[in-house]
Amino acid sequence: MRVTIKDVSRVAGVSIKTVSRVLNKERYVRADTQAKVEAAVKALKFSPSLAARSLAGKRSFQIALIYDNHSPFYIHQIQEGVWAQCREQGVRMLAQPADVGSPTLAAEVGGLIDETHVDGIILSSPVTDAPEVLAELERRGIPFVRISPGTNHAMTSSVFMDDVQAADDMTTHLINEGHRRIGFVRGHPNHMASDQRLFGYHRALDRAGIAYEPDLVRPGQFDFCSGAAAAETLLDLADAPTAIFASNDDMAAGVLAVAHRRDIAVPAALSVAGFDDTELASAVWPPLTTIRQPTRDLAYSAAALLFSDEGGVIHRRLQHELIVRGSTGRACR
Amino acid sequence: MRVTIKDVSRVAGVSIKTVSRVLNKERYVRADTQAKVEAAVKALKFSPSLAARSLAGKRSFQIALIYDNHSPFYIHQIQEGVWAQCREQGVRMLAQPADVGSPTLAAEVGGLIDETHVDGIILSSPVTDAPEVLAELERRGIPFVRISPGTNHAMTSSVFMDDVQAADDMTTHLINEGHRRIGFVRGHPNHMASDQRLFGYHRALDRAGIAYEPDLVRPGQFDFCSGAAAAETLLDLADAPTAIFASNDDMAAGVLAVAHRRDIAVPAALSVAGFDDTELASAVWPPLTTIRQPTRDLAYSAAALLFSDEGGVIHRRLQHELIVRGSTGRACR
DNA sequence: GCAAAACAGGACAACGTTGTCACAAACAGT
DNA sequence: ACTGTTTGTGACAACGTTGTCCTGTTTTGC
Repeated sequence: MRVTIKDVSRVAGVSIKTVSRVLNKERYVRADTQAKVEAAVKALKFSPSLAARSLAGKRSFQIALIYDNHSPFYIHQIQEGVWAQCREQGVRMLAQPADVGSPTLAAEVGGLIDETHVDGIILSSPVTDAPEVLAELERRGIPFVRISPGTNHAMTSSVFMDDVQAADDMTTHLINEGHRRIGFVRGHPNHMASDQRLFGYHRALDRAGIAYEPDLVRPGQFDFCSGAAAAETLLDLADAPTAIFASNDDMAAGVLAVAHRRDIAVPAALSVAGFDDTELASAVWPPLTTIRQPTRDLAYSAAALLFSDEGGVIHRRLQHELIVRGSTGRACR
Repeated sequence: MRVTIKDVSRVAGVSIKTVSRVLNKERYVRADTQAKVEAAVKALKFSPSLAARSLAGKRSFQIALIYDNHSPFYIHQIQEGVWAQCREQGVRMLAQPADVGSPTLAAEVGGLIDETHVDGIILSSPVTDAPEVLAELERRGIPFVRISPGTNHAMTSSVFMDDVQAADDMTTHLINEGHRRIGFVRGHPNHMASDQRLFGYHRALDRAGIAYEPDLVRPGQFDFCSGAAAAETLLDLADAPTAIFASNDDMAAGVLAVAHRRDIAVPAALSVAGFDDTELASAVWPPLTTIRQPTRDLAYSAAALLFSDEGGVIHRRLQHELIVRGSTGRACR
């Protein structure tokens, strides 16, 4: 029924081992032999069985992407980047949503590896910083790369951007626009980036000689609702901020909605800034001033790192960019 | 190194075949034998190799989800639904983005099947209606289920909602609010749902005795920008519509943005309606009146159908719901 | 009580590849 | 010309499961 390597070898008039050599680009195959095999492969439309390759060989031609992130925009970009790299490498991508809070997470990851023999794993924040998962992966010695990890980890490669500097940039931008009272909405506590962005905000204030006011900093969950809730309390303050910097676009959209509801003009009476530059940032009104996080490229590079055989640990930093759109402007008071 | 079925059989004091029987819940295993095996599996933390199972047996314990959809919200929900079902069934999910326009698509799908021996395939719109893909799948006799297909296809199962009725419901809602000139933004021409939604719009107008005006219907691509562009031309009309119904939320967000830019109050001067009820619908201001499409449930049911062994073709319709939010109101003129 | 059927479990081949080894031919260095 | 290395190819075992067939042991039906 199915076309196997034997059929190819018969048509090409060589042994199955030689076909295997061509398939895997091994050395020691004469050019004309290789051509014969390739012709046979094409004629028969042969695709080697991953199951058999994986069982017999050392590679499985599959990698897994593990994520626990509730911003559809974000994970969409991550998936796209990883997948693009996989496609180039001729490798399949297993999508593996996870729950960082779950006590069985490490076991599930272990099971995944045992079952599928994946060649490597891409970890996306916040799974990047789940100690049990990292321990499990290291115990097994499986290659993995972390996207935007919050913690340093000398032993494994990672790709990331400078969240501290980016938040600093944005805060500085607002300060330059004349804002002195700048509200801040924190990200989800599970994400290390949340702390880093807060730190960047803090650092920029310090440098400008503006006192840090705890009242102006509100918790958030990286989702629309928590952004709206934070905005409500911030705007209820006797001395309300003239600008609100939310740690991601979803929450910034929440802030915008509250401003609209209260008939506060943006940016005339209130500037609003986001973070990530997801599609959402351009889909709301006014379009959000935000930080372009090179999410897709981060994912693409992460996968590239996984496949690169230059051994050793590589940490690659990608550049962010401040995107100024209509949601921010000069301070009014 | 790795734990295999042999290790389990040794610990449990039975043959490997018996372990296999327990793993696959086959008949003819005594309760005490089964208990012994299960204890051994647990003690050794054994996970069977998918590669070996797939090679030796008839199942691969993997399915593929093929999609070509550029709304991150939509595919996020689809993935989540399929994945939830997979998890229940102990099956892995291969994510396979595709490009409906590509001439090699059918070959790629064929290669995927040959390589991975997936047990089944979930097709999400618009791949559901790519004839070459359907032909390829049928030629191979691999089970597949289509989510929201646009064309009827007696031979394969599908899950869907009634796009015509839903669009009719929305249009009727707008008519009931006093609107007579209702703009419509079509969806991406590749998606059959686009035609169906247009048809529902048309049907509702007819029933209400309102003339269909081609000028009020504009093309769109299911993305923010095309929604905005359509809004521009609609609002430029000498006799501009008092309501605009966009075929999805992304485009409705584009319409909203244009209205804001032109200082047209929503819904006081213009009502805006979307379709899908993605997270975006609640993230914009004012929140969108829209149709709740049970996307996640559609995906979950599709996967369930794939695994259900009640042979035969099943078509399952899920209910939509009209969600009235702040973006629509009484007509002003 | 006895045959037939149902139950329980094992031995071994098979799945489709890659890894290892063996071997022959071509080439290089003396 | 003689050795040693590099190149090119094939035979065969191995990977870790399930499918098929076989052999016993119970249970069932008369």
